[in-house]
Amino acid sequence: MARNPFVLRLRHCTEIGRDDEAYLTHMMRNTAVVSADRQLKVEGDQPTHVHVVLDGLACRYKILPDGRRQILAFMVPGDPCDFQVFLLSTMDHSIATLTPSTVATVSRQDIETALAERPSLSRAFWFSTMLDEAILREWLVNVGRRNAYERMAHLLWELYLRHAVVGKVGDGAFHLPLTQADLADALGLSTVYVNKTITRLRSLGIVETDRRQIRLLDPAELCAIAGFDAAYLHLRRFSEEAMEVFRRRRLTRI
Amino acid sequence: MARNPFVLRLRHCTEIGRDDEAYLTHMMRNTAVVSADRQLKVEGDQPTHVHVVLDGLACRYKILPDGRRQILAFMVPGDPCDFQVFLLSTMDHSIATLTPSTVATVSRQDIETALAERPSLSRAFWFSTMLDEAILREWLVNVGRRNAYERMAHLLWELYLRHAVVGKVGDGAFHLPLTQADLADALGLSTVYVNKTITRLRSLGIVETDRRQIRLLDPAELCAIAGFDAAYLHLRRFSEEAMEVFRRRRLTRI
DNA sequence: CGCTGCGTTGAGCCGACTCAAAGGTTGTGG
DNA sequence: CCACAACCTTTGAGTCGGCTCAACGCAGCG
Repeated sequence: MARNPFVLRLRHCTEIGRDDEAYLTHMMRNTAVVSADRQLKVEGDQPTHVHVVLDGLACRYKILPDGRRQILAFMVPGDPCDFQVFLLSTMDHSIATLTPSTVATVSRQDIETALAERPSLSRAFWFSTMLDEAILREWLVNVGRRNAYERMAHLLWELYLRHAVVGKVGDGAFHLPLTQADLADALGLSTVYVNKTITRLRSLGIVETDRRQIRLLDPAELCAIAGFDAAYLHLRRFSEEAMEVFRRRRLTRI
Repeated sequence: MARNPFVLRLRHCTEIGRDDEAYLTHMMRNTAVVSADRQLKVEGDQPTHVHVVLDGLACRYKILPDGRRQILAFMVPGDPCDFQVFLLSTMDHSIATLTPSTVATVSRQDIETALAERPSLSRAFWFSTMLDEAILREWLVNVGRRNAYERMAHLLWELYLRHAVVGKVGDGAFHLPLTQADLADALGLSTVYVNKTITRLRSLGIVETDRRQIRLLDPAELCAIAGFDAAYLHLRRFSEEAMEVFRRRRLTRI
């Protein structure tokens, strides 16, 4: 079992051979520990490097002139931040860490070498950006057409599955060190209302929060509230634990 | 001046030489006229072809089990529908025409040949999907953090610029045969409220609608309402007309 | 031990929604 | 070419989900 979360993540997309893995590991030799709320890329930048989150949590976001913020994506361990760097020369959004994180910095040159010399990696990288886009589409549905309660449930399920993919869940719980303001900006809600929504989920015994951990006490119910359909994550295989929840859900419904 | 809108669109992204153009024209020899409200791809499909809208209007959308619909993108003339077909084997959303359209159907094989043999086209295709993603991000900001009035203004400005890129505007006006229900589903609003928002824009003399045409009477004001920043469209050059509006806007503000 | 940021709760408000019904437009078939 | 049907737009009334403002509690940290 590979320890590198980036490899784990890509393995859910496509085949990554042993030599590809070695190549990736080498590519990401250059890692750094970054504190929370540190900007990795700023809107308007002309970036020269790609970052990969190995541990911690980062986000992609835009800020309007009057300060309103919309979070566009969360980057969990294993997620590359910005392959798009290669074609869109200036950043149209910013990227920042939300918690202390370990981040690998990969030079443009290294990526280009990989693209040129390793078709399997090239394929994996593109798959990865397509997946980002698929998640973004689901977020637009979430914010555009679901109410606060459904939105929250949907986001929690998504984050649960994405953590499961890289082996970062245990007994329905995972580490989620977001503030309620962060959740609000991801869901297009106000912080006050996020609080009320979470309080409701808690009082119904559906989730439990305990110092930066979140536990899904009734995953099937949460899944039902969200109207969650995992197809958009394009997972080739679920973690056993997530599978179990889906099975239970089906039984509940029939 | 190329007549193929796909070529015009790609030229705003990257260099397209004369032989590339010939190649693209050949690639899109297979065109069809499709009536309105025809599904080109359905969620769950395993598609084998890529479509390019040459004329008319199509959209990408998802429908929730209870019928709520979110439009994820409009495809104006020159827009490819789904290069992602190549990596995500099953569709996680649907694609349909909104008006009678001319659509080119390109086989997977043709695209793969282009990718393998023509690095410049390969680059252009990827740029194109990155641009889709950039627009999607801006839509998420729109729906998540702008009110109805701002949202509408922003969408109209975007559509105006995208039509300008392929030479489909004249005197501030362009053809926009959307129903108010379509606009509502793109903006995360109800049809009734879309109507009230448009009525307001009209009564303030900012836009004018006349049988499927929309004219920006006060583009500078519309731009200001939207808080529009065109960076996300990654245009290398604006159409002269759009440029003019930006110039005027700057003058207005200082 | 005090400061600062985060979470929680309540009151009141308003933007956007739903329901409902009356005009307009468009397209189609006789 | 007209008549009808289907769909789209417009308008009003009433409601509610989610917002803002404000205050307080709590925890972590210097």
